[in-house]
Amino acid sequence: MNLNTDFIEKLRNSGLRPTKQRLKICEVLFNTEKTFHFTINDLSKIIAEKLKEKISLATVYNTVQAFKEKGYLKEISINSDKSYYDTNTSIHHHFYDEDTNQLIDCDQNDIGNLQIKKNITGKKINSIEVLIKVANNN
Amino acid sequence: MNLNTDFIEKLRNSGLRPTKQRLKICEVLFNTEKTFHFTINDLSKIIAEKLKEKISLATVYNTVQAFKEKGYLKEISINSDKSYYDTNTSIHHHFYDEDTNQLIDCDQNDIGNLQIKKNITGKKINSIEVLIKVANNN
DNA sequence: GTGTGTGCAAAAGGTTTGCAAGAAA
DNA sequence: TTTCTTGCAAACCTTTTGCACACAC
Repeated sequence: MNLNTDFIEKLRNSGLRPTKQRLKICEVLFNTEKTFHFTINDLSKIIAEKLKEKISLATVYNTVQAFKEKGYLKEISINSDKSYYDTNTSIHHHFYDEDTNQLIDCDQNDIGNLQIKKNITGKKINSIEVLIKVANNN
Repeated sequence: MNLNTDFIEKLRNSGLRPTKQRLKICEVLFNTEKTFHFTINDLSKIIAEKLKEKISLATVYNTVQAFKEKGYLKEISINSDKSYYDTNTSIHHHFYDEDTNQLIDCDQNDIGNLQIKKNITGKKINSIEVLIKVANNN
């Protein structure tokens, strides 16, 4: 299969050396039909289970950080004890289920037109994130 | 002054005993003209400086948590190493300056109509938060 | 060979917890 | 006197760091 070749190229193109660990992480993150959300801990577990191999936590942190900087991952702003990441890097938003701590994608079209009428002098907008917190009807 | 009486009533009404510490924290948080954003660490420092008195960190955490549950404070969703709180509990949004880590309020009117066209079965929307990340024009 | 990446363990930083002493009801 | 609250220190969890070794080029 030429999957690995793709990943090697992808990494090279962004100035990252295609190491064994990075390729494994690519496989877990990007060799899926659907995009998904994860925490570092999740990712670490998936690597251990799926690949039956352990990658050092420090390396996982480093790699996720690097992938985020290169735009292959997005960090999701939630107030929480941990960071959430998204393999879906297109512009979209999130529902956050406060009962289960689960994240659900919310398409841009599912939200009315967002027009920011205020701006901060000397600053440019980097991102606009909408987080809709939901919970049970109790 | 009847300020303290107000706070005592406020606390009693929500089932919280009006202890010395909680009243002090009320004074710092709610006896101001303008609303503001803070971290637990900020709050702890303000208490120490303004009131020349130290309240245990555990108590500050407990109290902020309690005030949040009672709706006197809002937690702001930012991906960051620490939690940010807002004494402005009305519906509004935020700019987050990634260079300085500062938060700036963004009025509801400064954002176009938000209509959530998707909903999660069996769940009700608790809040909608918009976070606009800004940075220097480099 | 040079520079980058990895892995381990230790450290750091924010937050929570257990428990005994203290204050409010 | 019963229940809630406080404060301290220890514990906890996520994330970062320092450094030696290994790997990519």
